[in-house]
Amino acid sequence: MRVSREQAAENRARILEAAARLFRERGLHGVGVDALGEAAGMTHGSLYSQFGSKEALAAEAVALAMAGSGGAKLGQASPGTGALRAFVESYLSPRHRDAPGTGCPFAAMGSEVPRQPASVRARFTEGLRLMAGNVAAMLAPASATAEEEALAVVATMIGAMTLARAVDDPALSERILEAARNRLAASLPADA
Amino acid sequence: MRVSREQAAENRARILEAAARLFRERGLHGVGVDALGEAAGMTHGSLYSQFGSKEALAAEAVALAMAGSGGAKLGQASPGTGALRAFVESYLSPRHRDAPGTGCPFAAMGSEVPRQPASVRARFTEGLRLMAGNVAAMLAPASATAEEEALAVVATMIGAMTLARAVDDPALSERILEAARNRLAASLPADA
DNA sequence: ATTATCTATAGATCTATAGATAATGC
DNA sequence: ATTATCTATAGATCTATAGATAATGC
Repeated sequence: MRVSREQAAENRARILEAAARLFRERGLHGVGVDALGEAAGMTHGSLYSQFGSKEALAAEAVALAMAGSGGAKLGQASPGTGALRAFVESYLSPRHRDAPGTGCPFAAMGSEVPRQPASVRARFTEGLRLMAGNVAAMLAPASATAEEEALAVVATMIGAMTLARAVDDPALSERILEAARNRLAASLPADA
Repeated sequence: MRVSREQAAENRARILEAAARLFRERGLHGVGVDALGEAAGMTHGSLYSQFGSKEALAAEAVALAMAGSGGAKLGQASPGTGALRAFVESYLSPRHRDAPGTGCPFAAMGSEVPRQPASVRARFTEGLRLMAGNVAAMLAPASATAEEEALAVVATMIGAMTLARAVDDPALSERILEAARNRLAASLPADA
């Protein structure tokens, strides 16, 4: 049964939303096309009509997840308003740790990325550039060292969240987040 | 055909060596028991004789990978000899980035760990405790803040390596490693 | 007698495609 | 006429197990 052009576009968006969440919750390799279709209320055959392959769907879902992350939204804030500090605190929170499906794609899928097809890796790389660029802009606009500092800040955040989710001891998980928060708070400008 | 007790122990060790490498190269979810058996020169049926399940094999393989990593070996060095700085430089090198099969298990599989069974997560947690403890011991023996500093250092290292392997642009990959190296070099004691 | 290994297979799951269906959009 | 969706299925792969084989170790 065919649906309206409008309905098809809605279905496509619903598939991507579900995929962006499921891939972060279960990993890129841990979700099959049947689960993706079911989560969007369709059969997996429809996914192939809409996207042609799991790879193409994954690339779009990663792009969507990246665009909706806090690192991308940071670009809308103004320097000198403490927005970077707020972002770091939010990123390194238990709330973020316990909600991987709506959180940072790198923390959720980072170690799977090197084994992904080129189209998927490209979306991750694009997302990292945007996030690091936004952090750099909050540190010191147009500074030569800001880019390098931003990359180190982002690496610390993503590494800490990956570890905080990996360990099976809640107390250790909290200490990892706290250690990263303290380290970054000490190194960032007061109004960043 | 049965083999000697000695030969069986050798076979077991060979399976674990192959598994420790393959899991890091392809991910815990990306290697099947058939590939593990073949890499060790056996059929997959033998793996079930030796380990009982893929999970049990994975737990032992992760423990082996952790024990052989630089973070575990750091425990043999003496504080004040620059061993920590040397470890950080080695960890954040292109050589390490380009050899995931023999490198840090967290950088290779970190984002898969939250979805692993308890026995596997336990081995990862144990490995992280050892690594962070060794780093703390090199920073300041028996210091209250050393543990926290060590966790931040380790998070930065693992996050940077994860990102350096994820991105598809070699120049960006180098800048990530360099940013983490510079950041850590500036924050570590001169003789650590 | 024990047991490490192999053979064969079960049953589930995975990606993908071919062809039918039926409503849309011209 | 076009096309979004569904049904059915192919072919591969995955984890696991049952039972046979044959050499070891008592």
